[in-house]
Amino acid sequence: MNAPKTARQRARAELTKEITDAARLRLAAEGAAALSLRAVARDLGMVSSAVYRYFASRDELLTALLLDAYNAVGEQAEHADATARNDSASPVQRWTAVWHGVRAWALAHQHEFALLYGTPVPGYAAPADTTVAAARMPLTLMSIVNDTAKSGELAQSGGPSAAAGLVADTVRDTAHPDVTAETLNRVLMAWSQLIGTIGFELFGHFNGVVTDNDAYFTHVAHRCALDVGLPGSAD
Amino acid sequence: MNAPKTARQRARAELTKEITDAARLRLAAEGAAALSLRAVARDLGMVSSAVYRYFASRDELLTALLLDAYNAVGEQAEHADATARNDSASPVQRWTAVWHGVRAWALAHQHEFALLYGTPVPGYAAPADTTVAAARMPLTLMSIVNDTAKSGELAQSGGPSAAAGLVADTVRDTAHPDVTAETLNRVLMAWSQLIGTIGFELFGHFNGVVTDNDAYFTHVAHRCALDVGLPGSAD
DNA sequence: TGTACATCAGTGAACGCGCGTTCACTGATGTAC
DNA sequence: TGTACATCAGTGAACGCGCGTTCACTGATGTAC
Repeated sequence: MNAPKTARQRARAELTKEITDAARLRLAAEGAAALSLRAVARDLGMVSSAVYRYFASRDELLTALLLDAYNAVGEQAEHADATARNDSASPVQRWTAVWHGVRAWALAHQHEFALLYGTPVPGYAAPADTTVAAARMPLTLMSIVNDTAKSGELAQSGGPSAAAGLVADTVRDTAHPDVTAETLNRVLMAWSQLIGTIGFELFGHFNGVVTDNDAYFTHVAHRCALDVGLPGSAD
Repeated sequence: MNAPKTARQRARAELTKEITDAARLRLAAEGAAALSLRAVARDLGMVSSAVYRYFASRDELLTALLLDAYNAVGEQAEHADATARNDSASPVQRWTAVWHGVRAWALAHQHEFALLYGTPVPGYAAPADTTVAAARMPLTLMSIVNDTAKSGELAQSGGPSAAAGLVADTVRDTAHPDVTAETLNRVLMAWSQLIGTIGFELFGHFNGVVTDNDAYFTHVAHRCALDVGLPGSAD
């Protein structure tokens, strides 16, 4: 099943890829709302009805792009972390490496970022099986916290502590036992802070507010690492 | 200029309002992407070309809605704060009151929230004069911090301190002199955390992750208040 | 190895839809003398 | 107060566009005997 046998099967796999690639280009150029099957078909020099041999509807094509994009950010996050670990980086360094990896991806794929984290496409409901792909990025952040907890270096956050039941059990189960409910809460906050900060930058809310987006983002990444309890230089 | 004289002027003002109201309903029902001049005209029982007597284009109508929506959140935030102040609430209580006010507005006006903070409408560029309206909500948060600084109760955040130049001077100028660069940075982080948290809830990213959105939000609001340096009960 | 049939990819035309915007028009409202 | 002209609101038809999706078709590829 991994290696298609017949020429037909090979051609089908290739064309499916060509279609999603062309669709991704359209998406990058004009955004998800403007993505049309007809435009994609035109770009490939085929007739619009031919695309229906490969995708049953526009929504199915969108789903493919959505999945690809989630996996792309996830991979970027995992790769950034792996590289940092190879350099035997500190937890804070791993954390900021992932943050910068995600932001770099977002800046390079603005419309894909918007597809994932912006306004949901009207009339389109993402199927449930996208959640696995969607989870890769936040799970990378979680793994850094888990590793730190394992080595006993995780700082406990002061102040109010989150109630235990706030977070779903399936999420709780991804955390090391030493990770408190409040730390888990902090990881969630950091996750939405990461996406929220990038979103504000891309969607223009920081125009005239933040003068240096690079420096601001770096600072926020660092702050969140400390808030979560990762040990690191005080500066 | 405040009171239109002629019947024509009165009718014009009324119809302009009726059009934006109808458009707001459409927006609420179907989202900004699906908002069309023709649909709005239909809802009002007028012919589509008649709308052009009031708005020069679809974009102009969108701008009106955008401005209204920014002012609506801003008002909600200011109102929530004013009520809290009347009850002589603590800074933390004022802060969380504003947060809940903004979230309540967002839950009641999901598509308007998406219009403001979600993916920018393709091909549409918001005019510069929306920034005043857009600033009302974050400035309400800022005012709580300023009041606290004025009374000398603002806690200084530990850890790394933000560079002074990260934030635009126009923003810096809205802060009390005692507010440090790092606190200002924390306010910005809280602002994007507020919107990011609501966005994650509305756009479904917390599905299967956060079990109780109310409680989670309340906790995040509280946490951010403390992170910013507002004095409050440790729990 | 060769033939007969089934499967599938791609074509081209068509259906039906809704959109933004323009334009020449009618008729009512407002204004100047 | 009354008349003559200018302004403006709303009409209805039209232009030109692009979209998603369906359908009957041709011709090539694959399969079974």
